[in-house]
Amino acid sequence: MAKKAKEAIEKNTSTEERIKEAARRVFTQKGYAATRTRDIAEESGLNLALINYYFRSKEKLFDIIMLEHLQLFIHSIMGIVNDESTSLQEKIEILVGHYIDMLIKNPNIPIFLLNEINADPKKLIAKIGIDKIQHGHEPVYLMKQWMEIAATKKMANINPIHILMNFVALTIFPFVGSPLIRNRTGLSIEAFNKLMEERKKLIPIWINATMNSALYDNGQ
Amino acid sequence: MAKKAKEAIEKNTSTEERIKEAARRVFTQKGYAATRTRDIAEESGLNLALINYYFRSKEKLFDIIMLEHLQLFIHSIMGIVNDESTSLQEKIEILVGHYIDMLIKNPNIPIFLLNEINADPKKLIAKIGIDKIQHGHEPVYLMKQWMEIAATKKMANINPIHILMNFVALTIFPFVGSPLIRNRTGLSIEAFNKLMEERKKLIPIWINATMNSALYDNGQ
DNA sequence: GTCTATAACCTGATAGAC
DNA sequence: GTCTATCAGGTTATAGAC
Repeated sequence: MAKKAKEAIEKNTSTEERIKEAARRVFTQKGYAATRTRDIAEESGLNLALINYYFRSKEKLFDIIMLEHLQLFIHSIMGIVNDESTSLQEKIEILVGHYIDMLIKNPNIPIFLLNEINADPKKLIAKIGIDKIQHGHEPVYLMKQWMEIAATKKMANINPIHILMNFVALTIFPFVGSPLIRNRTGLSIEAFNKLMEERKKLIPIWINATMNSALYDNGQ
Repeated sequence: MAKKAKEAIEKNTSTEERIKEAARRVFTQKGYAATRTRDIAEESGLNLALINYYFRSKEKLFDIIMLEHLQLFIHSIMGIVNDESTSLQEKIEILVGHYIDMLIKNPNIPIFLLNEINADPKKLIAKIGIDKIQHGHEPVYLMKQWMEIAATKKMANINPIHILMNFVALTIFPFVGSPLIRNRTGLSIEAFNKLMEERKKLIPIWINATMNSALYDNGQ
């Protein structure tokens, strides 16, 4: 026990953590159904039985990974969207930067999450419980700012959900489609990531452009 | 044999076709790994053994469905993108309309395709062969028009791949994220589809706005 | 062509030695 | 805590009756 704890501190990789890291990689890459507990054992360099020893079942281990990923998406931005000292435009810039940095590090989390949610939407809500990925129900300051801007720009004729969809689509979709994009264009990972870095500046400009364009173009 | 053929013509559903239809539904919804041949048999109302009788294996049946879906995405637009009588702006409008109509009918094809491609990118290219989803290598007329526009608008400072990504992202992403979006917003399927119908008009406007915005905003 | 029964294999989980 | 061996249940695919 003492030896184990020491090793864990030194290498920062207890057996439990090594399994979780392996599970993160394999689940995220192949999805729940296509992942065998044997794959995780192999990836971790440990034994099959240890997975059940530490996590009781494949499903319980999966739930832990899933929750982590959801929190990575939600929790990490709470400080940003509730910051009363930044403007809406600044928030958009910061959020795009934050997400693109995270996605360059973890490019296949979005497709993993979207696919698992799609496979069984109810399951996640029932099992994980929305309360675990949400900081209570305090109103988000970003929303307040958004509504103000929308009112002054007379964007009432366009559903704000469109702008939110566009923000998420422009930021996340390239990563979701990355294998296809890279295959069709012949882009290396480095070249692809360079494009994503460019988008940190471009997306806020585009979001702004779409918000303004709706002002006059949509009244035809 | 004669009876079977007659029935197939009358009801347009031979046993083989009934299996394919069931497989389309189940594979598209749950993905390859999570689908059991029993699910397909059940969904088709037929016997388990018939799947292997007609298609030899689960994998071969899957490949057929997969190829169909890929072709649905690629083949169906060849007439549009190579039409020399329409402008680039018109093509964008037609393409957005075409895809949104198709996606309202088949909302979970994109997440299915993207997930399977992500699970094993090499497999698809090796197995399906890119030649089967591409009409040879004739240059696409849309590309020619695009390059002309890009040159006149002096968009040389922005990689055209961004605009292509934006087009695909704005059109397809809402469907990929639909379960999550609908869960968070409480939108019914009908309300969601109504939003998508709105996007048929909005996306071409937005694409135009982003192309123009890059002209002056990106030079800072 | 279609069905039932079953073979052959795979996967998650556990028992028990160390 | 960690490993090997194995069980129990489920899955694909096929054999053989009709």
